[in-house]
Amino acid sequence: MTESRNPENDPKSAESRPGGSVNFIEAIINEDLKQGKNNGRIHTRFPPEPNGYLHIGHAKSILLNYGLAKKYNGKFNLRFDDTNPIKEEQEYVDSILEDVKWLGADWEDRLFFASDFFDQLYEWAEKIISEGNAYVDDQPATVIAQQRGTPTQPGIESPFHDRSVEENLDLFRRMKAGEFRDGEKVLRAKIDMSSPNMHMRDPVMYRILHAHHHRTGNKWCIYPMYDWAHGESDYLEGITHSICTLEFEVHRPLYNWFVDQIQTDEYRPRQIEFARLNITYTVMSKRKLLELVNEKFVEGWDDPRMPTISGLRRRGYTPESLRLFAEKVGVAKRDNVIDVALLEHSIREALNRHSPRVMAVLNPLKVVIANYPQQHEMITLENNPEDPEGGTREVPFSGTLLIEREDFLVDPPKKFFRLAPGLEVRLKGAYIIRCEEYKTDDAGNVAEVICTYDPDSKSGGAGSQRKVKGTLHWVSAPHAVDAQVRMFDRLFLREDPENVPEGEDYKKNLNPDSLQILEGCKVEPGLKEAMPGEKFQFQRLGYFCVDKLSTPDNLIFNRTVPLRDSWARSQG
RNA sequence: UGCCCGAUGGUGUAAUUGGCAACACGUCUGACUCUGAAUCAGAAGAGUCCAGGUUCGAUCCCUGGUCGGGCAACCA
Repeated sequence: MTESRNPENDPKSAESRPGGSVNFIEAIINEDLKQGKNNGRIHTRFPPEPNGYLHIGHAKSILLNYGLAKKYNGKFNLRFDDTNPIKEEQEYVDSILEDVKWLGADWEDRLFFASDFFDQLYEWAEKIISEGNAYVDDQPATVIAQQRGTPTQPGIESPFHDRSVEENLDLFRRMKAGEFRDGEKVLRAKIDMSSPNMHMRDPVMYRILHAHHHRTGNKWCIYPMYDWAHGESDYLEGITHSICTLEFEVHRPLYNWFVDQIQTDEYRPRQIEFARLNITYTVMSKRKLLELVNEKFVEGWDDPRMPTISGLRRRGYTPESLRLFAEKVGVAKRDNVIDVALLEHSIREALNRHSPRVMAVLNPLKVVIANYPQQHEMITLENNPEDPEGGTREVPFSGTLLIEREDFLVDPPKKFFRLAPGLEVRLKGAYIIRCEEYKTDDAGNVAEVICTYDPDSKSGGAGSQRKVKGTLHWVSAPHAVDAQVRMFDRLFLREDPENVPEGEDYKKNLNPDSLQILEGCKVEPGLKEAMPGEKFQFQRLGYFCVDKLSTPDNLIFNRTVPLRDSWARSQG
């Protein structure tokens, strides 16, 4: 069984989609290959703008682009689209590099920046001007916007539309030389002001920005616009399939127009658009995520409640889990909203096979075993029943234990397979105990449960065959180690947090209880040495990982995801 | 009133020379279980947005609608 769980030969892995079907992008690539385009070369890229942290939607794109390159024996580039120095920062470059690497997408030696191509872009711009296909416009942005018309009305040509090539060249060179102030002039492509496609109405190619660029410093005071820089960067890198999201669909004619201006041989990059990822109970726009960070609704970009890659990593998600998720989600052009349960299923699937099982009690209740004679003994426990090579460990057992508070009920409902007066349960890996009586404190809360144990029932022992309905996790009170445990819930109360009445804000849907910090949790002693990032299954509770702020003297665990719990579900 | 996309169970995705709809998640049963997990077995749930047309036959092709999304930064 365990062999077939290996992702490589697991027939259920999305690697083998039903019927060997391909998504629409693969269909396009297959067709391109059949037609012999680009000498059969496949080359993709991921082109983030370094103006924020990457989120799981980007992860889908990265995995898609990298996966395609792998599948077709092609190459994958990482390119920063850094054409707007005002919004872009080195911090974001660093985080993106870390995230892409962590996901396992390997760009080898092909890390690029659009700013690497500024000189070439400038040269091409002069060429386009020389050919009469671009001009310098002296009008302010507001006027240009006005002249652009609306989707239903054609635009009108700028009074500077027909400047001579010589004058355009001169002005453009002086723009570059820094003779003008920000916004004083722009370079525009000369296409068609009456095009039904707004993007073809003489789009801006360069604007003047006397700003410091995170890479080129003060070398430039004119910066290329996205449309102008993007396709040309693809061209320079030899990208064959330039995959982006749906909102760029209307940009494609412009992408092609720009490529037309500089293409010199058969090779040509092709833009393909797919629908971005959306997930229930979360928001997925950089702007909104930035807002949550800036306005302190979360503790930072890597807050475990954030759908950012760094947040998911800190939460305990693994690259494999995200890969599984991306495969299940698929690729298409229709708008979609993925049930967050699919994400949770993916991380459980990944963690179930890899994470060692340990015992931890989140909300301790004292259990005294009245007839237990010894001080303590060591119990041998399996580290991972899913992994035959997982090995075993020793855990102390004593006459004073701690169990989960919710595992004891004075007056249990039917089918409650846990502890209650007169009932028996097995302590995982140890003995069967029976609840004889319990004590309450002044407030009437249960303070202590008194049990007796059956010495013959020890796991693995001769009399261990006896069956009881329930099995509880536990820790030995004198040996247990303290820990803080952070429980995360969905960040938003609504499945569709952005769906709000006119004038209201999505932040109104924030879940006030998305973070619950539990102090005084007790974990088995071996966990004291757990290192940040380590992942465990706390038996019967869920998957947890050691937070980056955790130390041996101040253990902090993050709950990645709870185990499925059909009992809880049946109880409503 | 323009242009561009899209529409298949609750949610995603598939059905690739047109042959009465498959897989995953979720849901519900049951088995097994020293994790009420995992695993295993099974069930319910769509007749493919609508109307025409082509065809022996349409999720697939054509026409016309309807609904949803996108497009008017010197953002990407």
